[in-house]
Amino acid sequence: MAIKYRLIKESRECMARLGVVETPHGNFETPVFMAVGTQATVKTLTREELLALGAEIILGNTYHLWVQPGNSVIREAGGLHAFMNWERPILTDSGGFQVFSLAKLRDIKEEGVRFRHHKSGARLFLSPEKAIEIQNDLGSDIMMAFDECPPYPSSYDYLKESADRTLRWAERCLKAHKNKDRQALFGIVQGGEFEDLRKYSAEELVRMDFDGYAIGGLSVGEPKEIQNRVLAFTTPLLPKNKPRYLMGVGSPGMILDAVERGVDMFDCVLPTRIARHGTAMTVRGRVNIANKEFERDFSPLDPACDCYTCKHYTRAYLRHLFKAGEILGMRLVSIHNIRFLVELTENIRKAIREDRFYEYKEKVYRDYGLHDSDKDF
RNA sequence: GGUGGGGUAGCGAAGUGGCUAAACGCGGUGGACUGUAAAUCCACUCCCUCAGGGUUCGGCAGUUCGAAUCUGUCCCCCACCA
Repeated sequence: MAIKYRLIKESRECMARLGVVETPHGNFETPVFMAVGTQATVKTLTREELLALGAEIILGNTYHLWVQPGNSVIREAGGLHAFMNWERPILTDSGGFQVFSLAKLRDIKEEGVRFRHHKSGARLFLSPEKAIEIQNDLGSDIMMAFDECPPYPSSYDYLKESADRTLRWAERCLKAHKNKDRQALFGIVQGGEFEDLRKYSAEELVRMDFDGYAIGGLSVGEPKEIQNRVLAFTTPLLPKNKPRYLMGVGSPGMILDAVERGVDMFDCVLPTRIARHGTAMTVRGRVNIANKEFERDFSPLDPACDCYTCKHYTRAYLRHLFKAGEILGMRLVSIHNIRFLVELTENIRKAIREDRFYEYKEKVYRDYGLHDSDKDF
């Protein structure tokens, strides 16, 4: 087995749990937030900056790296770790999300998915076997099964058909996987908002015995209550001795809600994307740092934060960088936002260890001025 | 002093009789972003207010049912020539 999950502690208050995932490139503690580095880079940041802010595991993407520079280039470089100079764990997504996000450019068939390259328009074909082959070349510590991420809302019939196909694809992924001692493979539970479909999907995947299980098809525009409801009835279907990964979630409120319901791993482009667009996550909620109110605000972005940006620069300076279109602004806020979520998970782990998860969750909600009904955070 | 070109919203720049409160770009002000087609996208940006109304296209005076657009005159800017 390429990875091993050690359950350290289960919360006495809820389904939250503390664990360690051991991988060929080192261990990481869970719950964990993983920064997204789609194209073999967490956009704008260097390895040193990621290490300094406490990133333990990052993502790469099968579709993007296949298309550019090509998986053979990365294989020749010695794998993705060597290619991008990141010696810690890497998880690669399978291209399943592109089945969703490139909806206008693709066609789903049983055999696989036809894409038009989002830049060149070239015809491409991605299948479970191909996605595994590419990920084998990338050499990630954790590979994801090739799935379909259906949009919200979708009909019951379509979700059933899609979840069924994703199960057949999961089986094919397992069969195609040739590097089982070096790379783990996670299955992805689908089924939309429907309990019977999620149950069916989860049970079939568990029967196939993956190294870990992801919950997919969430955070695609559904109300927060649906997401929480799906998590509440899905995580109990997953084995306790394997990690559980909620794909695509990265707002503080949603992470807390999901940890409470037994999720261990998260990834999201949110912190880095909104950073490049001038929005910072702070203890008091989101801050659009380019706003005029910060023109002469010479205090740190987030006084409570220990990141490089908050220790060295002011809000007025960050606003100036964004107004002037300077790249450094995007970098500094990206550092802060990732650090913010990494620190959140550090605090969550501490809270679980001390059996005061709810106390911590309520504090975060209160400081943000959030309520359970809020769509965001 | 002469000849030619020109003065349109914060800036640049279209528009040369009614469809024009006036394209478009920049700038400005907000907002969005959740397994990255994203240093992107959306909204507003003459004034007052929700629908509606009120003032505009260097100034003034005209022509016309109607003028940013035509005429006269004045002011200013640019280029070249003396």
